[in-house]
Amino acid sequence: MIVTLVQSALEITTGLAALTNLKQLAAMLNLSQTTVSRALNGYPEVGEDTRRRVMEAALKTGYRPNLAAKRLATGKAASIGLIMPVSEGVGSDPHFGEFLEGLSEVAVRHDFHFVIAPAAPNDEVNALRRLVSGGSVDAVFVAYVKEEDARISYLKTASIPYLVHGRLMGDTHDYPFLDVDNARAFHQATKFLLQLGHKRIALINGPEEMTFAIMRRQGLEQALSEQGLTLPSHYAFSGRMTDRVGLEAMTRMLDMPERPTAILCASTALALGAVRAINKAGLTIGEDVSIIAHDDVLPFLRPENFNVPLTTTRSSLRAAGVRIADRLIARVHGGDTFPEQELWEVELIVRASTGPAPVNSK
Amino acid sequence: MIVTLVQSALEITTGLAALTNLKQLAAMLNLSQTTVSRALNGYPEVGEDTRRRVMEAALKTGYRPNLAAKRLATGKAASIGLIMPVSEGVGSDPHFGEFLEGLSEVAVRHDFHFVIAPAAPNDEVNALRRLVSGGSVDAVFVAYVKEEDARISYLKTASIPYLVHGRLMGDTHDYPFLDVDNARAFHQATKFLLQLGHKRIALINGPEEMTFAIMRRQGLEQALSEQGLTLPSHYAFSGRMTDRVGLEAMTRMLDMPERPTAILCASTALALGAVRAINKAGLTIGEDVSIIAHDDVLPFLRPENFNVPLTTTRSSLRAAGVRIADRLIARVHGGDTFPEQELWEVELIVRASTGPAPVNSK
DNA sequence: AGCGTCCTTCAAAGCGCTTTGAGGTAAACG
DNA sequence: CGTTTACCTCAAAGCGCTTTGAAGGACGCT
Repeated sequence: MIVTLVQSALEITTGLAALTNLKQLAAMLNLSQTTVSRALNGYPEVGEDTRRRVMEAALKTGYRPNLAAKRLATGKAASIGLIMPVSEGVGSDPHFGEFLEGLSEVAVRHDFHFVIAPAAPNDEVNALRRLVSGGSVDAVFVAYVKEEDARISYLKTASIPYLVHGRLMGDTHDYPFLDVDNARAFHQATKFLLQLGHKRIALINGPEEMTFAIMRRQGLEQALSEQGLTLPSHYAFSGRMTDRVGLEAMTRMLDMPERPTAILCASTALALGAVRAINKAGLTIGEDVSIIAHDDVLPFLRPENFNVPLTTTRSSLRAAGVRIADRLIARVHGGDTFPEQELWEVELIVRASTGPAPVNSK
Repeated sequence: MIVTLVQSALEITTGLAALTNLKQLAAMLNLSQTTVSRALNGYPEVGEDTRRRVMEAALKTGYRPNLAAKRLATGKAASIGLIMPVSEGVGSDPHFGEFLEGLSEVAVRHDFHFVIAPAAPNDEVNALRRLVSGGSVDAVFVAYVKEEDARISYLKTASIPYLVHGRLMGDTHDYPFLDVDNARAFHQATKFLLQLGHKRIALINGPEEMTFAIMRRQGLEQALSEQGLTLPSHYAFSGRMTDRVGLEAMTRMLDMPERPTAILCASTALALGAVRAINKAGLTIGEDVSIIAHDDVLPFLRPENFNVPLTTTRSSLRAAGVRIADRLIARVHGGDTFPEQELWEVELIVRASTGPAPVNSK
């Protein structure tokens, strides 16, 4: 009943009934489904005039192929799958959004879409399995790599193109990935602070089950140890990359009898909180306390817009998204000429939030 | 070749070849596809022991049904479609992420996933058309409603469950929507400022092709006109809801010979920029300049964490996402008992960023 | 024994598309 | 005039699943 109403509504506007499938289109044109399909998909064995006729009719009737059927027949679906981590009650992660934006920028050009399967943290592998063997995606990628990540071992056995954003610990990698040299980034940043005379350097890190966080910490510790220093445990915080975590960590540290003179933050979101704590304590950033943050180039947490512009290690998450989509789509199309593994260098950008270590600090 | 390798790898770990389809499973169990399908999907006409056998085998072999095939056969796919606006080179929108997070929270419980079609602004209707008639989604929703939104008129004719987040201008609505009473929110906020004695009230709005922005402006203007006041055009800014836009607008206004004493911001992101401009000018928020922002409850732009906690009109975007997913999924499952149209009230939460109008301001 | 009933299972059709293998026609060739 | 060559078109099979309509078997009843 409803269908009828809808159809007639369409008839009124277009002068034609809405065509729901190939068969109808073929019937209407007095052609076989084969020919119509071929005409539509640009195969050469169709006469030019026939093709034109078909194309026109398709346009006129607003015919659009059923993707599920297409998928079933060809095994391809012009879609990339990804798992979206969902923790009940926890706010959205701006890093995820920014990354997705990068992916989309490429996807839209290739007419790819995404199938996003939300999954609870403990169910990610299963969700991935379902996604992959469900057969509605041509490729997948995983991000937020953890130590001993079961998703990667699964993907190695699954016969679907995939790409890892980030990587496992260690030096040998037998899977395709794109990562940022996190260890090097924080190593450099720390070295820079050491050169400025800082000795008490603290870390506000991301969640330390993630390899990127571990690597950042290692970079920091490595640089410290080169000067015979270490990272005391009360100078090491880790947690979700939100301003609140940054605020709390920094507040705690400022209350310490020997507070740090320099802080490394794993994200500008963390830095936002840290900066607030420092301001609230009446201290001056870049003088009393220096701060360096890793900058994923989130659009509204620009380090240059902070009251005191932030020294950062920069690597655009969006750019990574673009690259990953490029590689993945190329793989799907069969013409993959990209290297399997990429490690991006990070830029250290010095702004006003870093200065020489204060001569005598609490 | 590759397939073989993969299969044998799986055989090693599971002791069984990976089963790719129902047919194989059925063959292995010496049952018909019918019976296996029914056992798996919980139909009553299957013997208890048979069902157990089937279930076990499915588990053991890691069989997972092909979603495309299922979709083709049933017309259902446990998925919600949405269009993601993508403008080349523009950063990600945290509002989108937060909303998606709300959707996901519900989706994950119902084993729904999303099909996200990225689309350029001028191609949204087409993308939506493809998405809908592509047949890989059970329901769609649209957000960021514009005046004369072609997507809505299209959806009215398409026979697929849908829901609009936001709504068109005007009072008559023949489509299901969920909206926040934006006009009322800004009306209230303005009234509050007027009661505090403010006369020069400015607006930093979202993009004014969006109806939510128009409605907010109208709410403001309405309240002003009730006191015989108007909104001068040099007090009205609009643009993407980023801190940069807020910063620039506010900077401009502070340079005016008669600067506003109170500002309404359409988002805490805009407010972030505005606050920076005010601070930079050495003025005090809540004294020299009052500020009220609309708060979508973005996790790291919490108004209470601003240096001067922000007075806001609050309405959680995430909660809207949850509700929309609930309604949409219920619709798909056929048991929709929700009202067609919902208008949510907004809370005005007074914090420290608003105070009496300064006696004499520049 | 014969019959109806219930329980369990099945073969086959169909969802909308692609693709294979074959056929049919007209032009070009010997 | 028969045959090759191109060119265009088609019928039918198949992708992996659900679902209809029918049937086989066990059981209890008269």
